Amino acid sequence: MGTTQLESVPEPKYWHLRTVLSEALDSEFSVGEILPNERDLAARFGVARATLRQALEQLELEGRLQRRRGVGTTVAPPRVGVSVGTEQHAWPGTVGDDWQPADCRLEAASASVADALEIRHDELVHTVRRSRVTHGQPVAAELLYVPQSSVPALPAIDAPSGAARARAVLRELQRLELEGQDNAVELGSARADDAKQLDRLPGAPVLVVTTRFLTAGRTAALSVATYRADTCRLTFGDSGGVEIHQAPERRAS
Amino acid sequence: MGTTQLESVPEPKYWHLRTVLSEALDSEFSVGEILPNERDLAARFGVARATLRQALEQLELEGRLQRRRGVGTTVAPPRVGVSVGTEQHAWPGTVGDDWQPADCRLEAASASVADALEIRHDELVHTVRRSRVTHGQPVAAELLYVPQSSVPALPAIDAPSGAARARAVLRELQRLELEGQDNAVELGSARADDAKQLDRLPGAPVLVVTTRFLTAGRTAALSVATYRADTCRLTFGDSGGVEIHQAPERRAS
DNA sequence: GAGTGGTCTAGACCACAGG
DNA sequence: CTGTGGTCTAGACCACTCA
Repeated sequence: MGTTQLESVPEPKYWHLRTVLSEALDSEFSVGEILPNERDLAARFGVARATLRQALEQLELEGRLQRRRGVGTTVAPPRVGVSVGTEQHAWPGTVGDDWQPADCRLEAASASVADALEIRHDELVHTVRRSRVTHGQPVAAELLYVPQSSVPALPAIDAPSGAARARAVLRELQRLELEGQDNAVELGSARADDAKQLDRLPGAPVLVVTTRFLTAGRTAALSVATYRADTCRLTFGDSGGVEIHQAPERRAS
Repeated sequence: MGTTQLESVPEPKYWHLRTVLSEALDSEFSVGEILPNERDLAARFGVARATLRQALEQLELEGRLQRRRGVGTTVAPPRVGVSVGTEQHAWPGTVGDDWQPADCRLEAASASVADALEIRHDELVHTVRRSRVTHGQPVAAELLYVPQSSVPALPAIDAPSGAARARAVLRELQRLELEGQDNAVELGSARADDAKQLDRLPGAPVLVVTTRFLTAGRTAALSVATYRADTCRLTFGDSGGVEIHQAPERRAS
């Protein structure tokens, strides 16, 4: 990071700074390396700390940097590709997936969940919490909604709640014939509980994957999975498991 | 938006403010309505304008608000669902898709594009620019990379560049047999040119969809499509065109 | 020209990690 | 304890839209 001056240009300082830093990351830093702290960097480029932070935020959003309070700013490794919906005709909880059931509660559906499941707004749904871990890092938190009517044979007091109960619900689900599923992806911000599970601050950008599991013309279950947007690249493999290996396209200006 | 005071809580002010505003949006505002300006809102909640803006940024990221310089802040309509990869065994440019070819140039591939296409780094590729319009709004900008070797029969001087040339490349591509494709989705920020095409500022959050088109064991084309993250929900329909109609799950804390 | 959101500054204090 | 990033303030000026 040779230069110390920012020439006067019509484009915003933070954006220009982002570009300069991005190039410096490519050429002068390696993965895991720690950057100078924000106050030093701001002074070095002759800008206010807030302006520098705006540039760093961009780079963090793009998965180039990782910032941790009390520690520092480090160069992030390339995003990990996590496959979504590849197990296309498989229920959640099928052996071999890397989801880990954490909890299960039986509660009333929220309005939007009830709509998606096409059930009455007061019907109870099993709400299974799972988390997905890849390469030792938590990448996603999921809420899986299973209406009582989808698993009528579930033993009543097998276990009142907890991971064991979650596994029982998933087991029951697999007895149904899965006809299809549809996925949607959108940008969101982490709720406080998801954020904790993902080791991020509340409001961190996440990719929300909503999956409906269809069976016999109705929606048997609804999954809302929250992926860390900074570290994840979601892959939808439609071509028999071919994997993309190279780094993602750089989005630099 | 009745209250004027923010009680002291352990959570950040901007986050609490986001929640308060989000609830106000649900109950007291309708789509398209204009909010009070930022200076007034900040005063009303007793915070600095920067803090208020942090809350507004969150809500804009979540697709709840739309801000336009010189105009104001309005309540955004629900995100539009745009299907991606539903035309699963179809080449880009097939009749019926809502992409509009804009330009085509023949240039050397960048390193990452060449890697994805598995070609030499100095091979020339046709670079087709297209834009996608839904409901009258631009939702995506795409760069489609087609190596010369994928369309060897392309008439040499059909048209040197421009939309006509783009259509010619797409036409040639459709003569190949498409074996499959794989998609990846990740978060990015809009480059200056994409931003202009999408009617956003540089750095705006976008969902980057990377698609490889496979034929006879090799990658015949690569598409990098940039969707507005604030207004779009990407749908991956694997279930025969069933559509999700209800509003997305609210990500409120 | 008046009013909006977008950028930027120079400070302050807080929450957290680590020695 | 020190050092880090996270939050917050109270200003200023700029770029843009629209009447």
